[in-house]
Amino acid sequence: MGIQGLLPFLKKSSRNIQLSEFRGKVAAVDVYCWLHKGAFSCAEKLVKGEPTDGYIIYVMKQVNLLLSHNIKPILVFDGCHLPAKEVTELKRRENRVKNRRKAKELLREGKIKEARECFQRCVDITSTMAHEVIKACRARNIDTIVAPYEADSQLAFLNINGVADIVITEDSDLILFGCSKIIFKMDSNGCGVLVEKEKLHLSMNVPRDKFDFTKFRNMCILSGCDYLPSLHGIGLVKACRFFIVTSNPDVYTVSLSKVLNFVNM
DNA sequence: CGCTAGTACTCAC
DNA sequence: GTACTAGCG
Repeated sequence: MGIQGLLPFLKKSSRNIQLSEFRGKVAAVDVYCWLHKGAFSCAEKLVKGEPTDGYIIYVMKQVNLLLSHNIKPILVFDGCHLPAKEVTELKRRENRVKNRRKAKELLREGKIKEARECFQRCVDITSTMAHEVIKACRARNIDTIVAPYEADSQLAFLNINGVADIVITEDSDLILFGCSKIIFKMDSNGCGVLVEKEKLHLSMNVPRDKFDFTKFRNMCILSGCDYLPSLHGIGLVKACRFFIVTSNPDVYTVSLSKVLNFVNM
């Protein structure tokens, strides 16, 4: 789920871009996003276990788009699931099974269109699919990496250490992980939205020298994240107001009553 | 005004 | 994973 409403909140730190701006650069790609989008075109076949290369075609189309702009892609795949997210994973699996049953039912009733929607809702990106894409990349000399766990941190590592100039993803968590340049919403035309770390202070309405990345990260955590139950009535706007006035950047040592008092609750 | 929760969406013919 | 929005405090 990430941080609710983070991207809209960072509007002042974002701008629309075209891939041609990044000629000669290296891009670390969150392939899961492309796999998921690609799987939409062949959802029924995937769920039924019928052979299809629809998702491979889509991923390679996106890879070719980068290459056509002289951008070098590094495709990063997810590895193991984090034990901390096992509950989420179980819920998703349950949801897939439910939609799968419904899809088959609708199909028997001849409701093709409705069935298709259900099939799309229960596609699972398997490691077999990932491997098929890796094989296709190897054949074309495209770099691929399987992250130890989730791709997020691997993508951030590549960006922070200068291996990749930009990260391409749909996951706003990459901003919190400290990436310098991230492209969201990349489409088949090569358009997208760029969020830059250097511009984060603009969305928090503070001058550059007053901006503290740790404060920014803690502001996001205070607004609510996946790992803790969140404070009711505290979103990004109120969390931001609090961190602008507090000199203590550490959300853990600051007293909860101070927070509650500040936001008038 | 801002937060929450529910709904709809990603492809491509 | 995302965006949008009605409804409510």
